[in-house]
Amino acid sequence: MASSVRVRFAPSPTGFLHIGGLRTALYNYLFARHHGGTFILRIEDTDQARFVEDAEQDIIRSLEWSGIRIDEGPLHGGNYGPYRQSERKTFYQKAVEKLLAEGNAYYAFDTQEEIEVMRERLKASGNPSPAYDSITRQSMKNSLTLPQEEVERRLAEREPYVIRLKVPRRETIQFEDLIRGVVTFETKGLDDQVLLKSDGLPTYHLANVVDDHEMEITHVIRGEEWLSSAPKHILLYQYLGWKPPQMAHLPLIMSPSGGKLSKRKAEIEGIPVNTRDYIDQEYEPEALVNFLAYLGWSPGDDSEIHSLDELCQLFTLDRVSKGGAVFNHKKLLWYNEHYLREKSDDELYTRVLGLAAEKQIPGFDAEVLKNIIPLLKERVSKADDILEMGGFFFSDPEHYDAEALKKWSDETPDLIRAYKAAIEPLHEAEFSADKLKASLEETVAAQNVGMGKLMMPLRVCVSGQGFGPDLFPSLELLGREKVLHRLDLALSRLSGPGAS
RNA sequence: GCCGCGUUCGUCUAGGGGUCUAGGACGCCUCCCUUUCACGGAGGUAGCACGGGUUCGAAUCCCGUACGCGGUACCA
Repeated sequence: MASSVRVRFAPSPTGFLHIGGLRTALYNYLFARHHGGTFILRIEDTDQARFVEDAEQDIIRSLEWSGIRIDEGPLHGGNYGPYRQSERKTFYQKAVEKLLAEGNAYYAFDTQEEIEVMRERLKASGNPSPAYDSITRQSMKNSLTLPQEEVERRLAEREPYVIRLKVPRRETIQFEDLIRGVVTFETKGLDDQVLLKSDGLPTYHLANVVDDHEMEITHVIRGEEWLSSAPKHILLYQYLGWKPPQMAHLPLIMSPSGGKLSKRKAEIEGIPVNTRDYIDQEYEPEALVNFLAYLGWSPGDDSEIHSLDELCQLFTLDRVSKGGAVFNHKKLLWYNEHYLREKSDDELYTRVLGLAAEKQIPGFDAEVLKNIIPLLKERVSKADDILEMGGFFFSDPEHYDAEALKKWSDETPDLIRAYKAAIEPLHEAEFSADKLKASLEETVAAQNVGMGKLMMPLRVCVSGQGFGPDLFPSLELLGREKVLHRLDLALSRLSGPGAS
């Protein structure tokens, strides 16, 4: 191969890493690995107003948690640094000088207010989306309209200015997107994009093009929200005399209610939106990765489960779909359950033990936890559910699930009492699942009722819930004393006149 | 509004002119297993946005319409 693949994930450090950002990173990573290429992290910190101090760290941690290994980046070294845009100003300056010298960019001195006035004026005369473009720039204050001396005077007096791209009036820009095919734009629809802001920092468009070129990026794989600005980038490559990289614009991840999965929408719909949330909520990284990979891509066969390594093998851009993909939380949970069950009891025990320490579980006992892991692993969605569902192993139930109590009838208390009488004579050592089950069978036979009449109420008395781990092993684990106590407790709470 | 992109079961998708009476997965429903809760297993439910072409033949190609989404900032 003439030149090896180099791709980058280029987030802005404006907050926690968004789940959509993680998928973009993942696709870049899979593509790089598939081709034996290089995966680069570049921090696009050109917006000082939105800069968040800890964001970079969160991004890196989130990627690491997901299993994505960074080959080059601010903390990972590489021969194309620095990897933060705020540290690359000279590159941008050089590019701007060339654009200026060749008449493809110009100084603009208009204040925000003046631009606003222009927009209002144009709106009033029927232009719904006024832009600073090849037409309107003629009536603004810039190096195209001002006399040379005045431009120099303003610059000498350090008047604030921006550098704008001089977009040609009538040109057709075409490029081939690896996912969408040929995309065509007319330059008349483009505005004279600001390239260098008055604070001296570049905008995304300039920085992106310059860095992708300097870092020898071969493929730009990014979200569809960038498709509309791609022609501006093509123009820049052209003016700078550079060969543009291949482009691939990914379909967006959508909210179940429609529209881009924004922080706000996701919160309303109960979908965690930051990778951080998934880490904190004890999701399995393999599950998130597998799920995200399939959100907008598929290998083309009927397979659903793949490790990160397998995904690297399978991933190709031509199998990425074009339409937006709605985030399906239940499917994620399904993936999570799958990977959870693949974990060994020991590994889970260690994980959940750590969690329990943070959560302050009343009556917590590590030995008990160890015993209940195998009982609960098969019936929870997430690792931390184990503590929730198994909470009754540590302390008496506080209340009884209303749904489960629907099966509670007038004869239930007597059945419970009968069962209690049957197991009370058992010694602690005899308090085994087998014996407890046998006792229950005898009890229902003697009372001439079905087993179900007793099992569910028993479960409720002991755990407060209508669902949960296998009943008899649970009773055994709980032990004689606690079981008898809880039966009494439930009887007094549920069979009295004020029972609920 | 304008520009761009998109549209196969509720959702993620397979499908790239005949093999599609459209396949898989999640969800949901039923049954089996379990006289419990689950896991697991077996079934079922449900879809080519619409209208025109092209063609012997269209989910697949073309055009239009509708709808959705993105962009339209000195934010990325």
